[in-house]
Amino acid sequence: MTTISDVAKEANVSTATVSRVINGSSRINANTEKRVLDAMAKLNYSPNTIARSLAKGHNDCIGFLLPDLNMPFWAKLAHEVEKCAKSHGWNVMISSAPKNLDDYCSAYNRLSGSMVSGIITTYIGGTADFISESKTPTVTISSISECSYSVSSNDEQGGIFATRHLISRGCRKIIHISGEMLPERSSNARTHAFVKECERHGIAYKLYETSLVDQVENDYAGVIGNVFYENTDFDGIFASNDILASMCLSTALSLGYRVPQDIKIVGYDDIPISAMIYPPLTTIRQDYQKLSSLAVETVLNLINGVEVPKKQQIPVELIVRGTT
Amino acid sequence: MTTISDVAKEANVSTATVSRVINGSSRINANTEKRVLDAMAKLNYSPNTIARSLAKGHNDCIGFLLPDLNMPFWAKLAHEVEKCAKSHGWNVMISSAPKNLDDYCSAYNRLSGSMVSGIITTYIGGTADFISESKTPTVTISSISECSYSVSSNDEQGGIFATRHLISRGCRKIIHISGEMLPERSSNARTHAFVKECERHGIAYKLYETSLVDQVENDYAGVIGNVFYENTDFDGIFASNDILASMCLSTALSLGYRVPQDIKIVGYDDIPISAMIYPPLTTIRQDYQKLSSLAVETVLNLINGVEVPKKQQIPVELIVRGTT
DNA sequence: TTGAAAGCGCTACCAA
DNA sequence: TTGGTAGCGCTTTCAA
Repeated sequence: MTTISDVAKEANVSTATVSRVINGSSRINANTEKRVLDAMAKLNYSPNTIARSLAKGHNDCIGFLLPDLNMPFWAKLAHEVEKCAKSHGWNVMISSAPKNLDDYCSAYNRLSGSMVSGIITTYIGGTADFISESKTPTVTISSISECSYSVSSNDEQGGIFATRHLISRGCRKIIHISGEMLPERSSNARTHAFVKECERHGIAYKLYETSLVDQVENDYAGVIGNVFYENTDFDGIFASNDILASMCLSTALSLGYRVPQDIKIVGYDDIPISAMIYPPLTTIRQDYQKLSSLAVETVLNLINGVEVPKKQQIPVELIVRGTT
Repeated sequence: MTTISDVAKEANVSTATVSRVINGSSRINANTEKRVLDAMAKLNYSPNTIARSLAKGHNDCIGFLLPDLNMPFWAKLAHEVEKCAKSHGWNVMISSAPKNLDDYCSAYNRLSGSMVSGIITTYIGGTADFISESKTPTVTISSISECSYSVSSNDEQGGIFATRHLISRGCRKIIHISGEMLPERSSNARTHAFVKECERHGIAYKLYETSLVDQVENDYAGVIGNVFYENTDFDGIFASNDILASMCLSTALSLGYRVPQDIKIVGYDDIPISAMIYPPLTTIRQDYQKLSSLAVETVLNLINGVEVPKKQQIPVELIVRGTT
């Protein structure tokens, strides 16, 4: 491995000088600079990031700890977070957060152990204490916990939009399928809003909830199977995410229902595939770009000691497509 | 920030001793150990990962550089790579690789600058030289370049399976839509196999290729639009990935074609949603688990100086579902 | 404009 | 079983 002192020797200067040309920190004799540059090229030198951030006591990297890359919502968010961070001159390290508490903590600590200057993370139950005690600036996405700065969509608004839309399209018995209703998840508000709206309008409804199999996999298929097995008289589904909604759609079609004539479906998230299936999914769009830029800017502000609001929420949008 | 010497002071021992209890390296007096542990707890100490790996000259982390997290294929692969690495006691840092060469290089160098001990990456044109010159053990996925150790699916086999299946189902004019045919991509073999099989069987065919808009976004919709605009007499589509295939499916349905009666469709990859749409997609399944475990084990071997084959290929599988 | 040298927080070797 | 201490590769004063 070529080090800075190899380069220094080669160029006949001190390591300090090499460091200066690397960082462009101060005026340097054009001649010296050229010698250093040549030496670097000749030795195919690239600086050791780790040593550098140790010395600086700081690095230009934030961590993104997400629940599951297989969920398009998070994958897309990661994509946007990375794009946004990069536009601010920062890098991001993505890491999956195990769903069990201990592993989550160690994943978090790995990152916070000077690997990154700030962390954007999802919230999982029980982490409140250690996130709030962490010395690494942290913002949570889609959590309503008070343990940290948070950024989320307006899930109540989303729930209201979806429900009212279904009702306005003539639905009289609506089924809602939620993800796991973990405490402190902002998405729970979707369900609450749904219930409230149905009751306000005197619409019949039924609630289903997916759960985690072995604390890892979602049992979507099982729950959807039950929905269609136990009910024959419903005319609307509000699913808490688009994967769930797509699976409802394909189950409905395969059972001979017509969508949207017999059953109308509204999803949530507006992931890329929602527009690619047939009929394309009516859904509640979360503003990925805004969500991630807000999260990124918030950590960055936190890192720089800038005051930021503790809780930030952004609006959602109803996207009407073919399933309603 | 609490450092190891704060802990040492608190526990009245040397930093060396603290380091020992952290790493469990050698016999330690039970009493001393307890004092250290207590001090660590009291000060809420967690070791600085960066300093540690600088000192060790090594870390338990591999990097995964992928083209785009929005592509389910890569997201799923990342998920599996992470799972597999973890089972070997290694962590993985995921980072998106920009599609332009310079940015790609700097992303690669960021990681290889001691951030990680090894790298798994996709291959993009022009990187051959610097990957082969890199001192960081690197394995590429789905590349046929000679510049590094590579792991990929048997894309020729996949192309053959897909084409023969379509033919055996009675297709007489088949359209193939490929991704971008970048040089050194193993996926190009799918197209070549398709052409060869069609010609061998005397089947009419036509080739379409997607391209990158502004070197960033895929122009899938445009190409698919053309396919259906320019052709009315085809009865089969072989798409080079499942996203493409799903979009073909929904376009076909929206134009009134019946699938599979009028048009049969075969995709590639078997990403999660392929089974969730209706009709569910017939596709070529890549063995994600095998692909990622092979990649992980290969870098790990490389890191440990163990001899490994330069090129490894694993079989694919035809998954027959509703679109054929 | 440049160099010498003191750290950054940790590990690991050599002594005790 | 423990402590002292010399690095790991880099940045950043302080002097020259």
